[in-house]
Amino acid sequence: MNLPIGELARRTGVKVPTIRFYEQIGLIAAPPRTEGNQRRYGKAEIDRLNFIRHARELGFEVDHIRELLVMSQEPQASCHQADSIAKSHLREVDRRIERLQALRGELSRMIDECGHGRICDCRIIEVLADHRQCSSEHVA
Amino acid sequence: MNLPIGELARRTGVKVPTIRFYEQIGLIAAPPRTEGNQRRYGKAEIDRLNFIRHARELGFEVDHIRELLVMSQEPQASCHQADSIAKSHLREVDRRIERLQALRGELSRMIDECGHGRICDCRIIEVLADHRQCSSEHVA
DNA sequence: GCTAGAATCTCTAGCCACTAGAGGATCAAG
DNA sequence: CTTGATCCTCTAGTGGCTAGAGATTCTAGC
Repeated sequence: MNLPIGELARRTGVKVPTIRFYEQIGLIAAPPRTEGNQRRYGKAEIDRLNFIRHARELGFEVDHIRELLVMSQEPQASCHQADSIAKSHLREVDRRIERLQALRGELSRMIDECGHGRICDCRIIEVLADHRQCSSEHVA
Repeated sequence: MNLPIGELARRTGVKVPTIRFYEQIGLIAAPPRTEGNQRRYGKAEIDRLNFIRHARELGFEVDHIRELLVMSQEPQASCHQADSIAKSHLREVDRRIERLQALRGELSRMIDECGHGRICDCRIIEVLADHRQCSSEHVA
């Protein structure tokens, strides 16, 4: 267990520059270096990076991950805070789904109504423009 | 019709700095100025900004909006391209909804299973950590 | 004409979470 | 001892804005 950064990346699915970035923003600690100044990691970093990756995949923000990481280090503390972070994130996800679904509806209505003819008859452009007329004066 | 930027902002719901930003990236043209170097807008800019705002609200990227704007200026052209932009955007929205719903499922499962006890029993932390044990050795 | 305050101007920098690339050093295998 | 993969630091870019400094201009009332 004295992994160079590339090996850590391979084992955690977090890219090399991202690992260095996480070190820079203090999400992971600066590891020991070789004589030639290269980073070497141990088992703890694999766990920590996996934790971070999972949380990121679930859409948690870095600041929330920071808190979750602190908590995970205090196994005897109450998990109330973790619960509340997760719940507020769930609400946020719900809001996003709702907005995307409304948007989806509008988009697909637009597309359905498009007659595949000229721009001036196109519902897509029309919806975006809100009020746009297709006067026959422009017709060749 | 010789609107200062603030009035244009009020009428379109696009914020003043955002209007200047759109000018900078070439989404709208640089308008004429007063002697004192202040921007003055006409009706066309209201329409164009409304178009842009609607498209942004529907989640279209600026580059796509650029194309849609060009199309909207050519009323006799085929709307095939607008259709395909909208359709690919719809697919993208569908993908996002799908991902968010999977994520939502995982999150709410996590939260449901949280016993609201100690961190070491907490499903939330556990799921993130993937493999973490709550050994009684740590218990006070 | 004068003044006050709102609105405008330009410019730089910051947000989030990375990603890309330059230019050079180090490592491991043969 | 060489080769080629990996590593290093540093800067800058992504998208779509947003914030703030510090200066100027506009407009309404007197």
